[in-house]
Amino acid sequence: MVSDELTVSQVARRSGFAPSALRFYERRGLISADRSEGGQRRYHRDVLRRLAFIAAAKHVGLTLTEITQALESLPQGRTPTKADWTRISRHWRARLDAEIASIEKLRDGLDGCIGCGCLSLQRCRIANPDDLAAADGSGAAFLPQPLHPDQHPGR
Amino acid sequence: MVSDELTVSQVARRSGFAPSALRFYERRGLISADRSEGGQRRYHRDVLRRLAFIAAAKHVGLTLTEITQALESLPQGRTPTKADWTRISRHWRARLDAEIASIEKLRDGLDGCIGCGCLSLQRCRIANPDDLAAADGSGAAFLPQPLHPDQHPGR
DNA sequence: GTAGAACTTGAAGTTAAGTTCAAGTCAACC
DNA sequence: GGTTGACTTGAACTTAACTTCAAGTTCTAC
Repeated sequence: MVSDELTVSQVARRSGFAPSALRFYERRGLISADRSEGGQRRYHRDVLRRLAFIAAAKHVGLTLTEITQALESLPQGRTPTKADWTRISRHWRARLDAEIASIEKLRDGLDGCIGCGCLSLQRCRIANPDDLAAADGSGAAFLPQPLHPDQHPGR
Repeated sequence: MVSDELTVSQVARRSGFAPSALRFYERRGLISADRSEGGQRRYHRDVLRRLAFIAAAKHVGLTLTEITQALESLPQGRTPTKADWTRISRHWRARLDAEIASIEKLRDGLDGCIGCGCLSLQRCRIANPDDLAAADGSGAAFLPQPLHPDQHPGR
């Protein structure tokens, strides 16, 4: 086999992704592969770069959908340039900053609650959406937003 | 109906939880309800306190399983005391602090990458687990851990 | 005493990001 | 040329936290 043709298990070992994940990413259009005569996948070395990008993006907390969009937004949908990488990295940084700010706000609200003397659940405003809050239908609306508004249909 | 007996829709409105969520929480043992003659749910006002607690815990990012445990660990499994609330709040605060620290670490790593001159995906160590890394099977192992190692079986 | 809103149940569906499985095919080496 | 390990596919399963649905019952107000 030509050294530029990597098998599934080789890519899996070098990228850290499970073979099943690689097939899944292929179905999702994140990566691609040629085929051998017998129909087995043969990856170009390039795929390792893409997978590295995907790994980094996942660490930052992007969803596969977002990663797909980021990859599709690249010049020819191909190897990112230095400018691309800089731009994307800065975007990620902003995201992380926003996330930190959000959690800090929540933490500070909790701190206020701990220190404010209303430690009883009966009176604490963070814990107890009482009748005043309920009267206008706001319920626990004064609470900070969830850390990670997830995509589950419910919530 | 006695004013202490709340219907599903009343609790839903005052707590901010959907009726389906209330039934779900009941199945999970987080809340409970009496029944009317005809078999309909009649909640005690106490449930609003519990739901407020649940809402706050969810905002902090606890899973329902963790919330269940927190509620079960209470004195008689009943109304939390001032000491309970203080202890639990502090625990939450520590959690938030840890989460912030984790994201900051990731952000700082990303910053180093942006500034370090290896902005090409071909050379950047964050983006490209190259052959050196691959040789020992570490792949992208030097990357920070995911922000929120979720419970999905895969990953 | 009846219309209509609110309620009941269990089962199945949803989303993300994969994994696991079964049954069969390919590749490589001796 | 045969054995063994690597690979193929599609379908079904996983987890969390609910929602949606269908088909039927209860409550309340007029």
